[in-house]
Amino acid sequence: MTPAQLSDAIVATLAAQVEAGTLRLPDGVPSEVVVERPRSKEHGDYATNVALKLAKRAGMSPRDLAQALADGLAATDGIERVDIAGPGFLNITVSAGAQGKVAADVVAAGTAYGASDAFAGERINLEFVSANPTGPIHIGGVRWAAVGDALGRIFTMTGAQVTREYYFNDHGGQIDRFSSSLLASAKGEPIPEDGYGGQYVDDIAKDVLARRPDALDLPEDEAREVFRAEGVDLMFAEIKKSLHDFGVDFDVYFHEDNLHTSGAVKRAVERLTELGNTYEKDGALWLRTEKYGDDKDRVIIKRDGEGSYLSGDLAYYLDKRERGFDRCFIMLGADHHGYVGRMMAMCAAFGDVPGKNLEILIGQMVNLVRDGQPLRMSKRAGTVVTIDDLVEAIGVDAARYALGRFSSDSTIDIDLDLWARQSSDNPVFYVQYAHARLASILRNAGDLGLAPAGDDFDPALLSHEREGDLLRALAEFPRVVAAAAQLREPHRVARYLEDTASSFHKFYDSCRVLPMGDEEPTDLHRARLLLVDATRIVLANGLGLLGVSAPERM
RNA sequence: GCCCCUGUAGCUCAGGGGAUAGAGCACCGCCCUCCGGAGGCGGGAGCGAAGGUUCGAAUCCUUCCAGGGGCACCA
Repeated sequence: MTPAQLSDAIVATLAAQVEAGTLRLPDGVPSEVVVERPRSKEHGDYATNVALKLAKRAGMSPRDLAQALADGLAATDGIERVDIAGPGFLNITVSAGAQGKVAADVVAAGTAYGASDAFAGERINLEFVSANPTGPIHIGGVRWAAVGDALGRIFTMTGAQVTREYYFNDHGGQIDRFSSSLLASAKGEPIPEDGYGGQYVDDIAKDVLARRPDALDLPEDEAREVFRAEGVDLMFAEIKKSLHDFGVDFDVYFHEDNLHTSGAVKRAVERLTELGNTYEKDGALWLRTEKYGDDKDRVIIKRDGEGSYLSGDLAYYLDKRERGFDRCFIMLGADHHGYVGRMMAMCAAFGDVPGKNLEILIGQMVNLVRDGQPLRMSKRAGTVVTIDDLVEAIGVDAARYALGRFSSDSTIDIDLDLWARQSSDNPVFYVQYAHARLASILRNAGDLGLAPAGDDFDPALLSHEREGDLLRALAEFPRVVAAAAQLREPHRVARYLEDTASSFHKFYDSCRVLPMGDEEPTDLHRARLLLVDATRIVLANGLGLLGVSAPERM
């Protein structure tokens, strides 16, 4: 009996009573009701506030409605007891048999356990990282590398068709400054005032020269073009590799240059003009974003005839929509939040629905801390903390978990000393350790020739309080994944894993799994082994959603 | 000036309107004859402030205070 099944049972009870004429619901029977795990054990295994919610509409007192529902529900298979508490909560106690069955369900589903159809049929485009190829990915971009990829995995688990996309910005002034910096470095000249500094610039310049030894003999303009093309190519390859090593691979790398050369910008501008959302002023073409809630209108074609940065975004958005994506996500750092207004206005100007067809997620800043001191970084001084630095300091698993376990809305400090530690202070080790411990029990069972319970599994054997707690935790997993998808909050999965690991340790502490000494194996041993297997699967699936490994041994 | 995020235990953070607000760490006291003690059990301590909506608010609304980040015909 899972919370979802319980919700269905309650809905069915409501429907039956409406059918029988003993209950009137003018707005109809809800399709699902809130079923939660009460904090206190005295309140049963599950509780619902449905009577409190529907009382007014039904024209009954909450407690009367609760009583009517309790009578109906008590007849449901798998429900042991229904109590009415407080203002009208229904506290439901599930029978051990119905509860224990979850273990078998998890094992049967295997790697698919946790999946749902919450986003079935949705085509989702996730654009994230999209760092300019003018340098390595720094710490700001890493947050979304971890969280965006996790969100993609979560959406996939909830039935969506996900495309990960990287907007590769190879057009405009920053690239020009990058190529000038490379050229200067190759010539041994000082980096230009507004250029890029740091070791990587010298490295890339050297690599360009290795590829094109003739570059410095070319006329200045041609040389700069060589450094631009080769430098961007090398930088981009490096970025891709860093991301790949981080466990993040994109389905589409979209080059901004394409938009300008293919006429996509022109087409997008024409579309907006047809819709009456552009006008000319001061020799530039403006988009009426203010009409759609932005602070002010924005230039899309500059006085010099070049498209503005926004023009690329317009064309890119239109392109995604034309490629059939119902939902386009863009994930940005807090320093970009000022774009949200114009991007949403742009979306509306196309006749789309902001917040649905286009969603912009803002992740707050990440600070790295070492020895209690924040690592201050400066791009100019070349003291940039990159994705590779982070991985080198704490490893991919810790990095992804550290970035993934906090709400994107909160600014986070990542303590490199803490996350590098192989101890229980470090949450990722707490969860991975639980997984390794589970794997170890299963290995030991294998050595004993003991297999988890199969078709003969009697769920009612798992009747210990700690077993019930653990089973209820396992039953939560699909809801946690669905909530993480709906709220775009992968950190919920991480927190859930920590709770579940804790439930497991508590279970393990008071429930002996394997036979002691030369004790004869019983059905209880085998039932518990099934529960161990189920728990291991849930932890592995959850870690997988975060892009973190689930080690068999540590 | 305007916009966004945040303010919960000593610290780092969870808490999608529900019952007695949680976890880890830190601190104090316990628990190993056998499955991984990287574990478990117990203890103290908290919702920035004031109003409002609600049967019910850490959660929703308003104002204020504090911290962080933004406000280009740059990309």
